[in-house]
Amino acid sequence: MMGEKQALDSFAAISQETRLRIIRMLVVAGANGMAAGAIAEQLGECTASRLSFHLNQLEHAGLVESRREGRSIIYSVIFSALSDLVAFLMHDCCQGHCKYCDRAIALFAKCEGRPSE
Amino acid sequence: MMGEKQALDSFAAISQETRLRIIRMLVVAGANGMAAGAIAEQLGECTASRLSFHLNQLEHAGLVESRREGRSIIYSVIFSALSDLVAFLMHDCCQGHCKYCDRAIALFAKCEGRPSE
DNA sequence: CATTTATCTCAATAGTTTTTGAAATATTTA
DNA sequence: TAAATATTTCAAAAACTATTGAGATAAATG
Repeated sequence: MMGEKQALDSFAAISQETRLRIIRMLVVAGANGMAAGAIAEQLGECTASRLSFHLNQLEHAGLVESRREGRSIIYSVIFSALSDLVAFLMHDCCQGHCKYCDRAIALFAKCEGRPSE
Repeated sequence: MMGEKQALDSFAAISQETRLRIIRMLVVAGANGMAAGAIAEQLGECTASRLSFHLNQLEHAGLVESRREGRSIIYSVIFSALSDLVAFLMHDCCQGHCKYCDRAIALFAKCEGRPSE
């Protein structure tokens, strides 16, 4: 379950231009993820150390995870963290009786970065 | 439609403890909203000027709106801004083919702070 | 094993945001 | 209209976040 501290860290992480772009890029990339170098290339001007700093912030916030593959480090978004974040924000929307929000939150909980289900 | 700049401002606005609490309080309050004084009371220790600063940040980010009623100023959350924000974050989730995210986003778009529909 | 490629860490600097308290404004009540 | 209530504005200080560049680490290739 998402707590206030984790939600604050997550929102702080995505309230920075470079990091928001990375998250949206990784949402599109889905479960395969992207190597740090491929992210840097798609971002355009972004030094290696700066990118590393931002990826580290995203990872510490619990929004992305990484794995090594040869010389590269592959980053991917944690979909359940995104949907928990949305649920935390909209909690008790409309006194907890709004059918739209309840269903929307339930649907997000099912999305785990599936390619096209 | 939500752009990157507006999304960044919105996420920055809700990545601060006091402001995140205010937004969640206003999500529960729904369309009626709450007077600044009532928000301060429910928050506990929070000077008037500090609360005013935070409400101002939320309003500038386009997440809340205010109206005067007698001596009080009533704040309420703009539900469409929240649902647009979620849609911006999850855009093209799973290459735009994930049935869960698409439906969840469509449902959020319908929620406008209705009490219990 | 030396080199190259991919990425990370660290310390210094630059930039931005938050808090505080005092004074200002708008509205109602006596 | 004076006093009380509700909220905002402003400037200074404190706290926090981002960028840079130089050097470190880890894995593959010659």
